[in-house]
Amino acid sequence: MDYSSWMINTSLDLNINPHRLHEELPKKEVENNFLSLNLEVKKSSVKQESAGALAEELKRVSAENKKLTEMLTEMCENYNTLRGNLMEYMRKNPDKEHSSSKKRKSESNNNSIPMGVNGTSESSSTDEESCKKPKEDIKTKISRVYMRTEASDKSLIVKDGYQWRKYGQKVTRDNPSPRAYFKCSFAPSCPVKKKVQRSVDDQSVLVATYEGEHNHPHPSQMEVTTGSNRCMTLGSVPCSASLSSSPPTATLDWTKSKSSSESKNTSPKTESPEVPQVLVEQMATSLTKDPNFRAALVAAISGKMLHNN
DNA sequence: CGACTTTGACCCGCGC
DNA sequence: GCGCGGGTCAAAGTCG
Ligand SMILES: [Zn+2]
Repeated sequence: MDYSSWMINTSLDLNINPHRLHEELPKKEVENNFLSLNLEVKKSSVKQESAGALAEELKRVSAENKKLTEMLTEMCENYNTLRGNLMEYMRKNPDKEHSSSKKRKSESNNNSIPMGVNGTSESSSTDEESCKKPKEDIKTKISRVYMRTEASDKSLIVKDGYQWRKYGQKVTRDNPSPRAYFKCSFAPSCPVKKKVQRSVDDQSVLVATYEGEHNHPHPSQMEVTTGSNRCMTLGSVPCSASLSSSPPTATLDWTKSKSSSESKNTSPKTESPEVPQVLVEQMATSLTKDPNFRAALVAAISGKMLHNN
């Protein structure tokens, strides 16, 4: 509950400012407040030496930042893989201790995700609504997905990797934004449908409701399966994870799937900021809103840093 | 020309 | 039965 009191508010907002007014500032990687204390101490030196020291510190900070970025990415990949495995496991033996009966309560408190990234970070909460009615077998897995999108104000999103055909749009009561109905059109016999509507309070949150399971492989991204790829189920999707308290949620972002996810910066300066910076920004912003994951991340990072030093 | 979007009509369950 | 609200159909339009 009161995580904010004891939470070590370490500099998880690495160089991310919630107000992203300065996206181009070249000193972006400097304001990593991990080592800003050390920087602040030695400001009484002569200018030249200070400049040299600053350059050195900047180099170190950049390396640190890069390391953190890689760690974050790897951790997110691991988390998503683990979550996929868990979902697979829970799907295979559903009779096993379905002790998650105390979920479904805090579904409404964390809907207003306070962050403003122009990317589309998505937060899925695949809950099996199989106990809906005593009707016929409702084996259409209904998974609700909260994806965040600020830029696409007008057109509802369809870009989640699959191929959708819109077949309807209705204005619903108690929500000014319309609801769009999509159907998977990649395979002619794929029964997956999808409803997309903006959230009531947060107009920048799109609530997509997937219904059914695809009976065909994923349309795009079949190019990276040449081995040496350890996240096999996710392909090369840049993703971030945020595990909330009660419902299993994850926020990942696959709208910019194969957009130069590598960009190895061999030079210690200039840091190759654009693409990975944006990704890290999204990931970190979606991560930092969650206390549990934040604590875990803090523990992991501090442990790793101690081990490295 | 084919695939997709748009958009009003239609359908259907539910409450009164 | 009737109105209402949500889901789907399909004719017409649009795009590449
Ligand atoms: Zn499909």
